[in-house]
Amino acid sequence: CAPELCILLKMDEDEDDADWDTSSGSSAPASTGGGCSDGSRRVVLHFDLDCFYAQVEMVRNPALRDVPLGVQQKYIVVTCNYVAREYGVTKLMSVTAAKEKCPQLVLVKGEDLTHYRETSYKVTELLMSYCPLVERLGFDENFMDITEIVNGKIREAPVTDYCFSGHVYNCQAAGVRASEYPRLAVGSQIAAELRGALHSRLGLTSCAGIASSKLLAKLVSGAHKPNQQTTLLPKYTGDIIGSLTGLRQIPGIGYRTGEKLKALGLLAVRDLQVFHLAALAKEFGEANAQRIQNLAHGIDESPVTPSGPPQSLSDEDSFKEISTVTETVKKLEDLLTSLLERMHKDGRQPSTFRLTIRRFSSTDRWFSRESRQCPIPIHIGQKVISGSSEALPQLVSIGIKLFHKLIDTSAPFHLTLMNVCFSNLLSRRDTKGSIKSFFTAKSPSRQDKKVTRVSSSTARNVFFFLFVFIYLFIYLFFSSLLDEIVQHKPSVLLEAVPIVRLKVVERRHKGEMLPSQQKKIPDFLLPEHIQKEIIPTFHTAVFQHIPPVESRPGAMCSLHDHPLSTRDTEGLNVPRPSSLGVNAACPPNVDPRVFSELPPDLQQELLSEWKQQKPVLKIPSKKVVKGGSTKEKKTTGQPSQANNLLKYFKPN
DNA sequence: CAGGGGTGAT
DNA sequence: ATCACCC
Ligand SMILES: Nc1ccn([C@H]2C[C@H](O)[C@@H](COP(=O)(O)OP(=O)(O)OP(=O)(O)O)O2)c(=O)n1
Ligand SMILES: [Mn+2]
Ligand SMILES: [Mn+2]
Repeated sequence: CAPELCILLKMDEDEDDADWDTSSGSSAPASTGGGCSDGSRRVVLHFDLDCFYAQVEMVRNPALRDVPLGVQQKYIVVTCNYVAREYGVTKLMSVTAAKEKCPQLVLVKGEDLTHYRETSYKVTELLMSYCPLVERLGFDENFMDITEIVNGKIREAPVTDYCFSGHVYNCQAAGVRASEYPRLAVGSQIAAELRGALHSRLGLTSCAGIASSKLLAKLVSGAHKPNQQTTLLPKYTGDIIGSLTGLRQIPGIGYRTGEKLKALGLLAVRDLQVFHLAALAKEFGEANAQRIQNLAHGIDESPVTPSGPPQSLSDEDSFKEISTVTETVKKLEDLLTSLLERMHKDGRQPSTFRLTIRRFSSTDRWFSRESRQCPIPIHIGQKVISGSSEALPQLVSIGIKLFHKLIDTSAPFHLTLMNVCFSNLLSRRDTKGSIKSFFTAKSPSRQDKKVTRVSSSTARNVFFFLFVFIYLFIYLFFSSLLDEIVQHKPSVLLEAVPIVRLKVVERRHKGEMLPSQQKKIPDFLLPEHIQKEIIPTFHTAVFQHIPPVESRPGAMCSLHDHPLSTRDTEGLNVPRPSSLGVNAACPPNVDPRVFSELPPDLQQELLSEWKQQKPVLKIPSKKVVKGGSTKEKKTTGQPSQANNLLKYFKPN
């Protein structure tokens, strides 16, 4: 095993987080550290807003505070406030059933998610202002890994007198020996502080769970329901897992898995805990079997993964019936108008467009959706950014083509849903990028992560094989799709998987255009090309796995010093740990600690690469904005702050 | 298997 | 492109 591989692999591993397992005899992973009572575990927070959509409506209209309130989407009550819940109204109840339970129920329409989405990002942003390691789940939940913050606090300001804020699972709050769990106790104080901030700054109440993993934090956050928080001590892991009344209550076990497990005769959590792993693996595969059985034991090592800005924006509408092309086009226009507005405000450039439909069929084989997607030509994507009014008709036109790929309009059709989605969202860095951007000190943007993942967890000598394998897989199963992509304009290739993108970027740099009739995938399989690619991607992997210092759990800022602070929107991308007294020749765009561990030949490569790129970086990109007069019909409002990676996390 | 969203794996 | 998961 090459040294550099060991480094990278090590960083891929999670911290030891083996949770206390009360159950007997099963092949749970061995607990790693063994010894210490509190020391090596993570401290993870989970926040969940109370009756989220209803609460947003109550903030907008305080008169709704004291009445039973439901939020209605079409004919279902998607959620309701706690006044309504006392009448027996539940989430996802039909309007008629809800009105039966509570005739005075006040309903507000909630099909438009704008206000909920905006509030949602304000919450995430406020949490991130305290600690950037925040992962969103849906619109109303956030995980936060505060391990390093807690460790730092205890190190700097050791206290003899720890105590918990809020509930402690299975315990009388007062009587807990908090000093035995200093890290969880501190975690509960932080959770309380953050919930207080959410309330004072945004007027929102929430629940929180404090535990050593995402799974347990999430499970325990619901132990005391509105506007409260609960800490789970390790010794009660078995209890909270045991309190679950069905496998479906385990996050990660959904409808399908639940049904498959039922077919295997498994109903209770205990059944899954003790089921023969090999038998489980037959249904779910080795890795998945282990994962869900671990969940049943309360073991979850998955890291808190910062969410960043969304990967896709979509808009949809359901309806009784659309059966004419005219109606279809009108609906397409409406959806796209709204989506384009959101995309424009986002500022990134969409490079993929997808149209999804649902067809009517009575007593459906539980209705599935069908979709077609295509790349968005660059010139149209740019009009979306600039807000040109030309974007709408051109995308409608593309949408109609996709529609015809889905529906044979010479026969009758009956739609009940349409969805439009922009994905493959390119930030400025991604669009301006040439091959040079791969060597920048900035951590790779999410667009490029797939490539770095592969290369980082794989030895170089294995990479060739893997690459060929991946290519063959893509080619065999998606060849028709890729053929279609290649048929179109060359720019179209930008929408493909990052592996493809890297290739294309290089080609365009060299000024080579792809012959449009080139139906086969270009010479991807040629060893020379592959070898050329391995080196750069390997380098980016080195950067990738050294998180920017500001985004590591330890880095924090005081809530009270900078509440809702106006952070540099690029702040998260400025890595650079201060020098740790290592190799003097370390290039400034590489973490010195990593650099010093690399084998000499790789150090050489990085150094020479840096020297070559340095002058090049000074040269402004030749982004000649064609003369004065473009024939833009009209660009709306703000020039869409394109470069802001985190406009989603700004105050207001 | 309801509404209107999101994520990642295959 | 679909499936499975989450809210
Ligand atoms: N299938 C679902 C589940 C949830 N939501 C929306 C409505 C909820 O308001 C919000 C948050 O979901 P929760 O499950 O957290 O429910 P609430 O926040 O409404 O209530 P609670 O106080 O129980 O958390 O997500 C939705 O639209 N469709
Ligand atoms: Mn929730
Ligand atoms: Mn909630």
